[in-house]
Amino acid sequence: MVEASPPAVGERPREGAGRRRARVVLHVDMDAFFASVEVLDDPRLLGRPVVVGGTGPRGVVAACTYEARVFGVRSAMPMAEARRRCPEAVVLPGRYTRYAEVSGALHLRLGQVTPLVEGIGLDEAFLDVSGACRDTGDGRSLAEALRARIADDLGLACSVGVGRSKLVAKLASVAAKPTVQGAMVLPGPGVVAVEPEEEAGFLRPLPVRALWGVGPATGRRLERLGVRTVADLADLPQGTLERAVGPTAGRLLAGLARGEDQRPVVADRRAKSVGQEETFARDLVDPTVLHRRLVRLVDAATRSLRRAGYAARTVTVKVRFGDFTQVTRSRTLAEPADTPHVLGTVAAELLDEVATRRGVRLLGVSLSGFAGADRARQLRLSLGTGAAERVTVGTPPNAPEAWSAVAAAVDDIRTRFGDAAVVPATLAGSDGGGARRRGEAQWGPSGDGGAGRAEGRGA
DNA sequence: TCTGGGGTCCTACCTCTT
DNA sequence: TCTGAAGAGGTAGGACCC
Repeated sequence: MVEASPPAVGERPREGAGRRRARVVLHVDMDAFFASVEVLDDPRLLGRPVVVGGTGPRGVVAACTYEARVFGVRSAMPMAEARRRCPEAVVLPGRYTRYAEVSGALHLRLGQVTPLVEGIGLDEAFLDVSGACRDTGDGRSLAEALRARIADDLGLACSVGVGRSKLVAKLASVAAKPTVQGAMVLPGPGVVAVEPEEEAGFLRPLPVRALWGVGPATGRRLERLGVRTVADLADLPQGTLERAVGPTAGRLLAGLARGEDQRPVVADRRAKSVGQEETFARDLVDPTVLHRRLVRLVDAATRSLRRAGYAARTVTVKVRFGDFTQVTRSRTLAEPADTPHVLGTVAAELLDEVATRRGVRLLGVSLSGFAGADRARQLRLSLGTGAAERVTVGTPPNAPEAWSAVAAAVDDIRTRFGDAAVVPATLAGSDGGGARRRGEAQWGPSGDGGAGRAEGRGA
């Protein structure tokens, strides 16, 4: 934490004083990111209510322009509800790869400000600019320059919060955003900087739900204690809070309510799990169909795994039923693996442990317990390089090495000829629909049949 | 007409080992 | 040899985030 009498943000450190400077953290958050990219690529949409998300019966809103928010449309809202509230909205299915491309261009610019950039999803990031401030000025002017550069280079608007912690920077960026009042969209300030001495005055009036870690469930629990604002929370005895939400969350929340947040900006956060899941347009019952879907999910998940250079020990299968209840089944292997053959066999056994007769709404596969990249590399090196040559004479056809070589060869072919060039045999020619790509059906099954088409109930 | 997808973290409970 | 405590690791579920 900053010592008493810290130098003001942007002030040069006192010579020989040996004091630590206040940290300066920026939170950059793109405004209505996916929808703004759509408007950027098709200027005819400018000024119109644009909604991006799943277009099928079970789709949800991923993003919408402020013109759509005037009608009460919000992200995570069922698309059917969004259409009802705003019938004139332009509804678009979303283009994950395009957004990822723009996100890459954004992060390139952020990385030119400081190497300490922690990306959160595609459209926001924390930057620790304590060092940059020392050289180029205070946090606010840095934030304003960055915001102008993003607008000039990418043609997109963002909001930037400045504070001495992630908590304050994040909440400041929210305060910097445009707002909707009645039928009007009011432009936000774009940049909000909260100086350390202003923190209490900034935080205390905010609703407690604004704090990181307070979702609907914790919000309800706090409400029962009469806690509605950050000030209420800060004034609550910590013991009462810990009894209500548990000791870990209680300690964390009590600190956040007082503005205490020492979480560092972590530049290279490594994934701890990768997964794929799919909501079906209609609940599936037929075990054969479910297993075919599982093959497709495992194929995609293991591809992400190999691309990241990992091998996984734990396989988790998630099943959500029509009534939204959900079960998970997981198993940890003695040795890490990265092939659809090994991990898919385990996933299939786990699926068999679940009674699916009442209808499955969503099926998912997650891989975790990663061995370091070294272990994955060992698996690879044991096979040599050059996928096509890896199945060497004398390798038993069912040996893990052989399957690993097959997986690597498939990766090579897909890299050269596209995802559809090779599909698991069980999916070939089926209505399972070939290889699944990351970002496909990202916000629910599409409305055109495709990945989420209803299949063989009780066949 | 309800409620996506890809993640992280925490908690409780269980089993196994020491 | 038996028993209980403690810790580690696995499993399942829930809450939360964007």
